[in-house]
Formats: sequence, structure tokens, C-alpha cells
Amino acid sequence: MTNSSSLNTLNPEQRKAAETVQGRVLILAGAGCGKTLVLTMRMAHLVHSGIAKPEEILGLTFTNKAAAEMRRRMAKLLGEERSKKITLCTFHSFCLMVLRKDIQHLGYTKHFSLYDAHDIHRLITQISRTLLEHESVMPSLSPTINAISKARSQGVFDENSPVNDQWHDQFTKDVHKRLQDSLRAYNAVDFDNLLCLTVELFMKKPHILDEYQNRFRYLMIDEYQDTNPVQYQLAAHLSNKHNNLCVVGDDDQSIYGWRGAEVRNILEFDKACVIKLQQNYRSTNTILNAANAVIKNNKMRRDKELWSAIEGGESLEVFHAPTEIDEAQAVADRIVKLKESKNLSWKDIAILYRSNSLSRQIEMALLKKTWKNGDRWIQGVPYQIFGGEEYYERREVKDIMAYLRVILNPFDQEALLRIINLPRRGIGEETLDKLTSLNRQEGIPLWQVLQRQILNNTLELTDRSQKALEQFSNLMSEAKQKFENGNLRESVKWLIERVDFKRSIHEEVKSEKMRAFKWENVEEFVSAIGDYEDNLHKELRPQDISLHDFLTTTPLGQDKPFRQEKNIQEEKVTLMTFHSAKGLEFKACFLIGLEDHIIPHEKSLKETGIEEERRLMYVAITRAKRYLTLSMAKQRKRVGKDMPSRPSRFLFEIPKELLHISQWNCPP
DNA sequence: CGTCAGCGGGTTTTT
DNA sequence: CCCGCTGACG
Repeated sequence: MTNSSSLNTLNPEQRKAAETVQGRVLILAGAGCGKTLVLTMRMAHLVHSGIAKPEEILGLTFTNKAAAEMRRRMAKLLGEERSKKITLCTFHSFCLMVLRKDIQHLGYTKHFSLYDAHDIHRLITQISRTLLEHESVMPSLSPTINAISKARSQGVFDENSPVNDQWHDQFTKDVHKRLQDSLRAYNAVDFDNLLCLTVELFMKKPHILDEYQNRFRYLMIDEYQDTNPVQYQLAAHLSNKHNNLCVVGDDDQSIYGWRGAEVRNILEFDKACVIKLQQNYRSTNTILNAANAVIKNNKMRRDKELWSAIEGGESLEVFHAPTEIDEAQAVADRIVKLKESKNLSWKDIAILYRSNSLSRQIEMALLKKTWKNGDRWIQGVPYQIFGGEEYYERREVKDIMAYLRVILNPFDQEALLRIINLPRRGIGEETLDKLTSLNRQEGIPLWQVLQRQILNNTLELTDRSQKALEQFSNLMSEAKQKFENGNLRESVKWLIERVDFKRSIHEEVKSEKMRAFKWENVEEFVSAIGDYEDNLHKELRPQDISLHDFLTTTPLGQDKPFRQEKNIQEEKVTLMTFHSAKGLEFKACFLIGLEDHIIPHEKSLKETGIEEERRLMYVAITRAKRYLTLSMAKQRKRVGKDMPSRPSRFLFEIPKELLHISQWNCPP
């Protein structure tokens, strides 16, 4: 055992948390208190002491990043070999693993498609259109989409669900019902159902649950404050036998209520033992005092107070600019000054904001900023924005994946509709309408309607349309053959050529530059799927399984065939939302746009309430290690119009003596 | 069947 | 202001 892996390096609370391994344990870990350290040490301790074998430990996280970080640290503590045997993954990939093995008990086949939020959105739009066929106007769908996504995270997965009586209106209920029916008919599973179906499987097939219960005698869950009711059920099922469940989290950092997380899960965790970690190793006391002062205004929380051995620290810098443009400029100025005077590098600095739209002005200011490096003048502060579109979500990538989805699972109607006329091959709206009406009325899968139509032209289509359908069908069977016999990389290459994918990009995108970019993405896709294939053990993975693996793991992002690592190692200033900053830390943070209606966000106030907004503010403050600057503007463009803005009410909760209020345009 | 203008709507987002 | 979708036209 090396020095750093010894329990002696932990503080008494941390040590207790790592050593208490039996029964139900709740670890309340404040921001920056060494939560991940404790979790990994606890696992290492389980193994070292011989209490558990690595393969008997299951660690569930919310993000791939967290899982990867734990994995990395586990390898250090236990060595590659043993750490690999611990199951460390996200809830979603865990469920994917379970379903991949046993989904046939639920009426799906192993070739099921995985739908992401985009697919679901499209599907809901379609369903609503059908449902409202005779209405003259379509209502806005966002309330429906929101309500449905929330309900599903509560575990409403069929009509018999216990929580099925909380729908606001009949329409939403109907849409939801059809959504579930469609998914089933398409042999498709989405992110929410991944979890729901696993619970369903465990309830219907106790012997399968038994298998997992016997295998995973020790269960640990990270960021427990973010669990939704379905995840709660999952945890309950899995830990039911041995009852060794350790959950780690911080009620003060629960900021995902709007997508179904229940703070109550952590507040009411029924436990044998509670351990609080309150010593923070990240920030100065000044910063922590500000954070403590803000969060203590929340009623719904467990009492906690962070403290740090890092004494003193500089006051929080506050300034109030006339407009959002001035604010952005002032931030750029201060960033350069701060970097100079404190000898920081760009990557030590982050600019955080409540909503993405606030990044625009900042970007412009950073681009414009000129600064001096030694005796040279340099234009522009290097920066990096997080939260853009994921690679696999880009249209062209999803289009190719849609082809693969249909090849593997022709019932995947969502994907089929996506590609049936892409690139344009003369299967237009009218033809499609006729096909889908049969599909809707008789409930016959679109794929079958298509095949029948080709055989005996029941719909009496024109020759031209009929030809187009035939050609499409031939194309798909040719492709199927190819994929069954050839290797993945070659088959995909062939497919792109054969369907003339270049043309579809040409049709969809106007600018030459954008086209080049999209085509690059396509080429990257080919190489990514090739790499993926090379890394598989072919003997163990027949062709159709590896294609399925690829299509399901890619949206879940765990095996990162192409996702560029979201690392902050580059020499750039980081720009991101408060939400995506959770879990990260920076020497210097700039929180911008601290105005009422932005934080607390007025819409959010109505939906999730002020306490969640306050927690968000708390998360933002606790990202800073040494220097924290708070800013706002007196006037800000809102939906194109200049509007007056007031400082956030949360600012007034920070004791004055911690603040240094400065002139907006004259940095210290 | 395909294109383009005009209209409505705009918090956070990982999996 | 900026985006995406709808629906009217060529």
C-alpha cells in the first residue's frame, strides 16, 4: 500500500466515511470537501481489507466524466488490474448493460434503437400533429414536452404506473400514451425508459434482479441529490438484499430539480449512519463565508457549514456596469489584469453565467481585447466555450446513424422517416403521407407498409413515386447484406458513397465553409467507427452486436468514439453555465449577469422555486478557489429590447464586509 | 417537389 | 436579436 492510499491521509470524518462500509450510509459532502477522494478510498478499503472483491462493488454516477475520474483514481489506488473489475458507470450505462442482456423479457429485441432527446422531440411533435389533425392551430408544445419528460423521470412508464394520476391535462396524457406505444412499436428505448425498463425488468423477473443483487454486494451512489424517483427505485431494488448502500451528495448542490431530481431523496434518506464532510480544501474562508451566508437562507436543507484552513483570502470584487456591453468589457479588462498581477494562466480563470445567451457579449469582448505580453501587443483573449452541440448530435452525424439504425432495426420509424428522402430521392410529402396514414390507421409498421406497397401498389402511386420507393427498398436490402458480411468501416464507407451522402449535405447547407465542415464530420465518423471496430474483440462480438453497441453507446457518450475530451487543460479561459460548472474548480471565477430575473431566473422561480436558484448561486460561488468577481449591469437587452435590471437579491445575502465594491470601469 | 419568407418563441441539460 | 418551423408559392 502506498502512502497516498493510506486511510491515515484522510481527516477524521473522511476516514470514518471510508471505513463505515456496512449498512446504509449517508455521506453529506460539501463542495470541495474531498467527496471523490472518500468514495474511491472507501472502495479501496473494501478491497484491501478483504471485505469485498472488486467485482462485488458497484459505483453509480450521473456523468461519464465523474465515472472516468473515479476510474482514474481507482487505478492509482488499486492498480489497473483490480480497479478494472469494479463496475463504475453512469446509471444509464448500467441500465443499458442490463437491458442489452435481458430486454427480450419486456417485448423488445436485442436490436433496439436508442433515442435521444431530439428524437423524442420529433416524435412528440408528430404525435401531436396526428392528435390535433382537425384543429386549426397547433398549440405550443413546450409545456407538453416538459410535462412528459418530467413525468417520465418520475417513473410513469405505462398506464398502470402508480404515479399516473398527476397529469395536468388530457392532451399531455394522450401524447404520452402514444409516445410509449410508438417507442414500443419502433423497438426503441430512450434515455428515460432505459431506467424505467430496467426497474420494470427487475420487478417482473425477480431472478434477474437476484443475479445483480448477489453480484453487487456493495453499492455506492455519487451525487445522490440528483437522483430522480426512478433512480431511487433502482437503487432500492439493487441494494435490497445486502442493504449495503452508501450514498454521497450535497443537498445544497441539488440543481436539477427541473428535470426530475428530488432533493427529498437525500433529505429523507433512511440511514444507519450520517457523516458530514465540512472541511473544504478548495477555497478561501472569505469565499466560503459568502457561500455559507447565501445558502443558509434556504429552509429545505440539512444544516452544514463549510470551513477552510486556508485563512483570509481577498474580498469578493463586485461591480455594477451601465450596460451588458460595458460589463463584458470590464470583465475582459479585469481578467487580463488579474492574470498579470496574480501570475495566473488562462486556464485558471472561468467566466460563469446563468444562461447560455449571456456568453455572447463576453465572447465579443474577449475577441476585441488587446493586451500586452512582455513588450508585444496581442489581440484577443483565448477562450473555450462549453456546452455546445455534442458531436453525435450534429445533423449529418445523426443522419448517418439513422441509416445504421434502420439497417439494424427497420422498425425504427423515427430513423426511417429521417432518411427515407435524404438525400432527396423523390419520396415526397404526399407519398409519405399516404404511407404513414396506413401505418397510423392500421397500426402496421411503416417498414411493412412500404414493402407491401412495393409488391402491389395498393396506394395507387404514380410510376415515378413507385420507382423511388423500390429503389429505396433495394438500397436498404443491399446495405443490410453489406453490413452482414463486410466489416463496419468498409460498409459505412460504401454506404456513404452509395447513398450519395455528399449530395445531402449539399442540399441542406448553403455556405461552402459549412459544407466542408460537415463533410469533415462525416469523414471523422468513418474513422471513428473504424477505430471502434478495431477495439472490439471480434470473436466475442458478432457484426450485428457490435453495430448495436456502437449505436447505443455513442449517444450515451461513455465509450467516446469521438467525443473530444472536455478537458480544461488547454491554455484558455473557460466560459460555461453555472450548471455545467458543477464539480469543477478554478483559481479565479467571474460570475456575470447577477441580476434579478436572470438569477433567480423568473421562470424558474415559478417552476422549481427560489431555493433551487439559491443553490445554483451557491454552486457558482463555491467554484472559486482564490479570487471571485461578481458583476451585473444596470441595463440589459432582453429579447431585443433594452430593459432596466436590478442586482440579484442573492447579492444582498452576502455580508458587506466580504465584498469590495468597485467602480465598474476602474479595475483594482 | 423544393425554396424561402414570415412568424413565434427564447433557462438550465446530462444521459 | 437570433433561431427553427410552417406554410405559401414557384
